[in-house]
Amino acid sequence: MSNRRDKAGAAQPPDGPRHRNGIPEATVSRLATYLGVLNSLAAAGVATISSGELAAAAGVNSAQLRKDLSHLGSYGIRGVGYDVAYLRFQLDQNIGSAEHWPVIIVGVGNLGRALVNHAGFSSRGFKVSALFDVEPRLVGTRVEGLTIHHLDDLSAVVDDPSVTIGVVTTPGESAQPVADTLVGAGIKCLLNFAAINLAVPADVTVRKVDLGSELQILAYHRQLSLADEISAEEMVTGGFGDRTDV
Amino acid sequence: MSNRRDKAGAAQPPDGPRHRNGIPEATVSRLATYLGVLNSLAAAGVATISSGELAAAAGVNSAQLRKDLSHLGSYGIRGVGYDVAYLRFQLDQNIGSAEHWPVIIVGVGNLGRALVNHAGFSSRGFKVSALFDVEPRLVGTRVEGLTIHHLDDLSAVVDDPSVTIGVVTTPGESAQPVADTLVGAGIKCLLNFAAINLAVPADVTVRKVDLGSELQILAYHRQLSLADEISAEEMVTGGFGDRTDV
DNA sequence: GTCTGTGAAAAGTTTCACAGCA
DNA sequence: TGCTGTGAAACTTTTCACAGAC
Repeated sequence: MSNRRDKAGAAQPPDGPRHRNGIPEATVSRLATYLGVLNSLAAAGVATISSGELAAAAGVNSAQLRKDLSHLGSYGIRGVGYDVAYLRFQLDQNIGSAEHWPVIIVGVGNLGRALVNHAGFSSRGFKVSALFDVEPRLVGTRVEGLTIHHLDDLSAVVDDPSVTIGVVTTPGESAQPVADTLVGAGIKCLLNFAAINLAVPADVTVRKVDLGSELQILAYHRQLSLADEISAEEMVTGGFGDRTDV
Repeated sequence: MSNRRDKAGAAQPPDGPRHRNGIPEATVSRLATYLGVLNSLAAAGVATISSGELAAAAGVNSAQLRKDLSHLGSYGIRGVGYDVAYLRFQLDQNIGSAEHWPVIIVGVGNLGRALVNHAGFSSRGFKVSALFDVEPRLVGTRVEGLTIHHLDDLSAVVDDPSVTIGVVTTPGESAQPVADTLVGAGIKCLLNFAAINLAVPADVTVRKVDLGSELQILAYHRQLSLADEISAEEMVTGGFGDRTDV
C-alpha cells in the first residue's frame, strides 16, 4: 500500500477539474474486483446489470458499488442499470487496462510456476513475459514456453520500459535483494509473496500477499466462534465461572 | 483497555461490559503479520524488541502497533520494549495458535500443489492434512506424500472435527459447489483463491485472495504515476491542454 | 415504478501527543 | 532517560436515505 502521494506536486487547479487521481484506496481494490466480475459477465453474454446484481456478485452492498463507480463518472442508466460492455470499458480505461502491462516473475519455485499460467492473470489480460531465478539448475530451462533467465540478466532481458510489474516469489531471505534489483532495473510495481515487508523508494508501489497470515486470520475467527460456542454451552450447563485465562 | 477480564461472551450486561470479542478486523490482520515477524525474530535469536523496531519490520507505524497490541493486554515493558518469546506466546494464544488447525486443500492444480508445502504455512505451524479433487486422473495419486482423495469422500476422510480450514484452489466455475460441499462437511473457514465470491452461511468465514485483482490494483497505481509524469512534462513543454480522455 | 447518483450521518481506523512506568 | 499504553483528534470508509432520471 504505502503510497504517500497525494497530489504529487504538479500545481493542480485548486478545486474541480474532473477527478485528477483521487480514487480512495479502498475503492480502487473493489473496482478491480468489479472489473473481474464484468469480464465474466461479458463472456457469459450478459448485456445489462443492475447495481444490486453486480454488487451481489462482487460481495459488497449496492450503495457501496454505486458510490465506488461514482468516482469514475456516471455510467449507469437510471431505472435500468449498467451496460456491461460499456462499464467494463470505462473501468478498464480508468484503472489501467491489463493489456498494457507485461509482468515478470522472480523466483521460479512451486508458487512462481503456479502463477505463470494462472487463470486469474490471463482472464484479465495480464501476460507473464519473463521468468527469473538465481538457481543455476533452473536458469536456462523452460516453464510453459518461457526460458528462465538469471536475475543478473534482468536489465538485458527487460529493456522494454513497459515492463513495470514484478512478482516476487522467492524465499523470504532473498526477497529484499531481489526487490532492490528489480527497482534498480526501473520496475515500479511489485507483488510480494515473501513473508517480509519490502523496503522500496517512495515511487515504487508494493502489494504484499501473505498466505500464512490469511490462514492465521481464519484461525482467529475459528477460535472466536469456538469460544462463543463453549461459553453458550457453559451457560446451559451452569458453567464454571472462570476461564483458563492464558 | 487495561482490564483483562472480558469473558468471551457469557451473558454480558446489556450495555458496557468490556468488549465482547472486540478486536477490530483491521487489527486482527495486522496481528497475524506481527506474529509472523515474531516467529522470524525468535528463530533468529532476538530476545527483546521495541515497538518501533517491530513496527518497522511489519511495515506499520509504531503507534499503530502499540494500539493493536493494547487490544490484547499490556505485554510490553516501559522503557525497554517487548520480550519476543512472551509476546509471541500471547499473540499465539489470542489469535489462535496455528498448531491446532489442520488445513485441507480442494483443487490440486498448479496453485493447490504450490500451497501443499508452502513455506509460509509451515513456518507458522499450519499443516496440510488432506488433498481433494474431482479429476479422475488425479484421484489416488500422491503429492508431497499426501494422497489425493475424491471430493465425494470428504466426510469420510475428514471425520476429525478439528479440521476447520479449507483452501479452495479450483477453477472459478467449480468453486461454489466445492464450497457447498465443504460447508456441508462442517468446515467453517475457507480461503478462496477462485475469482468468484462464495455464498456461505453466516457462521462460515471466507477470505478471498484474488491474485488477478492484485495485479490490476498495481496497474492502476502505475497508470496513475505515468499520468502524473506526463502531465508534469506537459507543464514543462507547454502541454496540449487536453488529455485523450478515452 | 425502478434504479442510479450523491449529500449527510454513522462507523471504523489511524495518528497524535503525552502521562506514567521501568 | 526511553519506551509503552492510551485518550482524544483527525481522517477514511461505509451506510443511509432520498432526489432525480429513465
